[in-house]
Amino acid sequence: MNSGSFLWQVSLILQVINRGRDGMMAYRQTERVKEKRAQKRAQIIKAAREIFAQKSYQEVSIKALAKKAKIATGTFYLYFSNKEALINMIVDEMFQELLACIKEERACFTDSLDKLQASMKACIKLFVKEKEMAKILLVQVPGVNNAFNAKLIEIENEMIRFTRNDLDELKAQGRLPEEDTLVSAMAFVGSFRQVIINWLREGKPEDLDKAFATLMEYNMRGLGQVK
Amino acid sequence: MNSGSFLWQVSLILQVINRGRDGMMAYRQTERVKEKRAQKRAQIIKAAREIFAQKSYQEVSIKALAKKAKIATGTFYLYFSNKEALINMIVDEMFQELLACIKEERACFTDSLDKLQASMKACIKLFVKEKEMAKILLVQVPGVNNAFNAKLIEIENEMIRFTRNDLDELKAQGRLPEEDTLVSAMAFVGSFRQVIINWLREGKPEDLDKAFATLMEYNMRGLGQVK
DNA sequence: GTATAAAATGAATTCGGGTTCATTCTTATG
DNA sequence: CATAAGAATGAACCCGAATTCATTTTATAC
Repeated sequence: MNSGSFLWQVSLILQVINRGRDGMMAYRQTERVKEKRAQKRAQIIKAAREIFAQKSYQEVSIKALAKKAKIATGTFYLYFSNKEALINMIVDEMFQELLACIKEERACFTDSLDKLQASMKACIKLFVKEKEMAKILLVQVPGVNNAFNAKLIEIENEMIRFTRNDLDELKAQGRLPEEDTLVSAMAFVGSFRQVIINWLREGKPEDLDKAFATLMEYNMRGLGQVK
Repeated sequence: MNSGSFLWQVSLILQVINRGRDGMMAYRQTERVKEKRAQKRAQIIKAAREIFAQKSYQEVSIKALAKKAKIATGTFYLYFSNKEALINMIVDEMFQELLACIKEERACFTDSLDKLQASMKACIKLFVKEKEMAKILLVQVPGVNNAFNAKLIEIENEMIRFTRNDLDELKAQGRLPEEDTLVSAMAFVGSFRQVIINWLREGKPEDLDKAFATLMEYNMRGLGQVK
């Protein structure tokens, strides 16, 4: 490599000095590129959501994901540190979205029972709208690994906790019989979960909205007469 | 390899002739060995059940399993064709056991409602007795892979189908209001599933038997007045 | 247009775990 | 006791998938 001409060396030195002076570089910051990068990142996430809704975590290879996102395998690692980071991000985002939906829907009511019903309605509404998300959260992701699975379990337990809170309030108002609200909350959440999952897996209750009504009646009766 | 002495060759030939004559071999059949083999097989299954109750399918390596079973890794393959065959066998066995339990318990009753209750009681009873089995069936195995997962889903759906049958009978007897029995069956099964899983995962309803009673009341109310 | 740095590429590398296999150990036969 | 076959062993092999990296492409600054 005969790159040692005097002029070349001088230009290099000058450049270094220049950079040292004001941190200038030949290609810095961006704008259009920044935009492009964000777009590509979104592209990857979109592809990932699609593919993870169909196959389980370990069945999805980075190669396949990259292909779907129309990038090279190596490119993936320019946007995410690794495969697990990606799924983590996706699930976190989804969870946040779910919580936001529930909160929003609940804000419309003051009565505990109404709020409880609003929570479940929010879930159903979101899952119907974003079937992909539902499949990932409820059907696919559980098969990742014990460590990661904990997050999913956390979400489920959070739902139970919320529900129990509502039930406790109702109980305090004397609108629920003396029962273990923990068990009731689990029954409540579990019944919804089961119907939603079956709907996702084999489209069994064809009309989820109608099933929702049936389910809510079932649970209202189950809770005991709540006025 | 100078194994061509005349005498050696003759002995070899005689041996072959001998075998050809009456199928005699130096070491055939067994009895004590047969027993020993069966024992070792059971040893492997026992270790597998223990380890699969704690870790998910892919988190369990044959090496680790072999270690737990106190055998060499290669030995595993003298008893099972591969890892998947093992887990398949285990799950199949468990499912059979579960079905047998339910059938037995149901046989004690003639009334549909009693039978329905007996089914769930049988499940709970078995899962309490064989917590290991419950963990594998309900908590761990879902994370194997899509193809295998189908079996687990089949089990769950089978439970729903049974339940629905009972509900349809009750409905025919005019003991249930006009409701979608599919949704009711899912709610029924789902509520039990949720409670059992939480109990397995974090021992949350400490007393599962007591929770069972609460849960059954919840669902009886949920179904509507069944006489 | 040239030089340079970021972005993208995909073949090569790594790694972990399932499976195999040459070897050693055990058991039964004569 | 010698022989040979089955049982057991665990190191070696293999394969697939995650991750890396040398190289190429694209974008910017002058």
